[in-house]
Amino acid sequence: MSDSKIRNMEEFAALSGVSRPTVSKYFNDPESVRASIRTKIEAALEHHDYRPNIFAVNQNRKLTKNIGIIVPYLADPFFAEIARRIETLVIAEGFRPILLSSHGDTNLEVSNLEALRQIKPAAVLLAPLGRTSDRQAIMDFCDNVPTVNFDSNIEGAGEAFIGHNNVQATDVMIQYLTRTGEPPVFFEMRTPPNPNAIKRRNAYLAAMERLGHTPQLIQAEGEGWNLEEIGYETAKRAITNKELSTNTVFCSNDRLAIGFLSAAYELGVKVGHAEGCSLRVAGHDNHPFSRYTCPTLTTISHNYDLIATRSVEIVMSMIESEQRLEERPTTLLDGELIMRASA
Amino acid sequence: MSDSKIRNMEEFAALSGVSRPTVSKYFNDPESVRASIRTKIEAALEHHDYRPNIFAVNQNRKLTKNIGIIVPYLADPFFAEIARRIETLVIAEGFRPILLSSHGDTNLEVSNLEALRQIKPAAVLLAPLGRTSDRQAIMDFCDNVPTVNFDSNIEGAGEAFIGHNNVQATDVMIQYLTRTGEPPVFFEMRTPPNPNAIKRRNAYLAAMERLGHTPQLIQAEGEGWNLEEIGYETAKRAITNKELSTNTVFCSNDRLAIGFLSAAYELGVKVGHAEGCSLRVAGHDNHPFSRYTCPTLTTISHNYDLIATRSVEIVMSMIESEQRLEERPTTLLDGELIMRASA
DNA sequence: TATTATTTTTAACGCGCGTAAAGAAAAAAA
DNA sequence: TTTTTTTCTTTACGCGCGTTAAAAATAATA
Repeated sequence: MSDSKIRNMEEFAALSGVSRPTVSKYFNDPESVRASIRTKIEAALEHHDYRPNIFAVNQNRKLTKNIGIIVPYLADPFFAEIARRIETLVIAEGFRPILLSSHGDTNLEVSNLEALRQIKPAAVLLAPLGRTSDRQAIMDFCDNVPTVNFDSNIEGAGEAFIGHNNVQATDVMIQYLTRTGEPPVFFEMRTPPNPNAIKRRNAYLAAMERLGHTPQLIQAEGEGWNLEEIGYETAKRAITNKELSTNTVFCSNDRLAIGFLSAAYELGVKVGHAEGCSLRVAGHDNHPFSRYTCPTLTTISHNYDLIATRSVEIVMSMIESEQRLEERPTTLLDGELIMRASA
Repeated sequence: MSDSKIRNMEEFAALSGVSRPTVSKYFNDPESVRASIRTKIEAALEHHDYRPNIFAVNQNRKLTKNIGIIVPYLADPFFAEIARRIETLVIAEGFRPILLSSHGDTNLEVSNLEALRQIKPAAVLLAPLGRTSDRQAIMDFCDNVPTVNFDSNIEGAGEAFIGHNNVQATDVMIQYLTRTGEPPVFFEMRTPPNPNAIKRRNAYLAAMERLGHTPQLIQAEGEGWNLEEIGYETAKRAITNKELSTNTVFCSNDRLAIGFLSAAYELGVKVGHAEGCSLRVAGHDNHPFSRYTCPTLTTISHNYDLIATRSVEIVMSMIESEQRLEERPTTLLDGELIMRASA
């Protein structure tokens, strides 16, 4: 590797003995040039460590090789984990992921969209805030940039939606809980940031009715994304005041459940499905930490890998076909019951 | 807001009644043009929604308004939380954060560095993998891009280092544990990915010697970043085989401690400083979830806010002064004892 | 009002690369 | 070998903006 600095493609082309337009062609698609030429260029590359200026390249292309990823809250391990997998897949496809977090803030979400639009990404994977999203801003964005919506469904936004089958998942858990003990109380936020929570609430109510049980909602009052704390405080109150009408609690998501377990532990309430336990607690999401709670959390798994894989698959097919999808296919991934110690 | 699409600065300048170079000047620093001109431009901006093409702008600048942030593993809530704060501060300073995660992978770390170099960032905040980093690649990078190294110290890399005072923090915890009960066993990985762990091990050994106690290291064998699992497995073995020489365990970090608590719970070992508990467990980092473990985790807090604030402060001063620092100032932030239920 | 200092306009070049057209060269087919 | 097809080279323009130098306009000062 010679240390001679190459300023631009012109210089590099001269060094490799190939014309600049051909070199340009090579960098856009190595297969598009003759093997003999390719060899020359790649030989030169080994000696001179040149790569095209990314800004100049992107300025002259309608679309870049960038793929934007927006998640609502990256400090939530659920989204961190999904983002990690999506990034890995995107890189494997030869694109460059640009990961942005909205940090739970509507304005930041909008400015993330604007930032991405400027970058002219080939496509965007968007997990919106949900209830607090600026719907109009998102729709505008999706008109201009091919987008796949995942996790939180903003009706009509993007070319496709990949999300959880909240109804199926909720049903499975309720079935399991009722078959193994008392029917569950539903533990959630009154105004959850994420629309999945609303779907889960409704699914709970419907399932309980169908099964002939009386539903009970315990609704936490907090706002924002500090879910463990909200779950903890509300659980402490609910347990202390004996608000629970049954000995079984189904939490709208694992982070609330983690807060619940913490409160129960502190109050000396033994949680679990085993003999001698006075309370059963289940969650929803298969949060990365749910495997290590005390007791380990029975929950519904939403396959991280699958949601990432499917989202990227659809994005790639959109990019290849170079056209928008006429319909808006909706993929709802089934959840899987993860039986652990807590319920 | 008229919907007339503006193609470039030329058109926008014409519409606002100001010359293009002056408009260019305005976008680089609004204060640099006369108030009357500024008013004209801003009036036009309200009607026409134009912003300079980011690629064209960056092509012609030596340095962009981008600030790179690289963390070793974004799915770790510790780094997610720090990244979140750094991003917020960077945005407040009027820069654009570019967050990249190395996902625990040496090659990805190197290609993240290369990606950032292409983007000509004003500066970079780098939390390296540590032991598995490609030291040479990092040093090369730091020669070309003004970088601040944080969390894991790569000796000589970057213009400054901001990290934890592992010695102080470890000492404080050992003092606390020995004053309130038996001296601790140290629970860690044999080959930890992060160099802080080595510092903590050595600090433990030194402190124990100084205090006249016999040290004991319980070393987990795993590799990688799945720390809870590694902690869980090793703790299960250690407890079952009665390997612990005292009733107190000091974990090298909170994620190992979370695994440890999970194992202890499963084995029916009561953890806590209270009457009737047979084991005390302490951690290190004040992980976002340590507040919700069962029992809540006694740990050493490393102030997230401070590490983010200091790192960004130094980066900003580097950018403003437009010169590299002659020394390499090292800031070690003291940890603070967080007394909770586990020890 | 005249003078000086500051800012803006005009005109023009450059950044590094995408891309198009026409002719030359190489490879494939006849 | 000749003809056809494919690929490459040469030449040249354009992308949108940063930046500079000289001339013009404006503001501040005397």
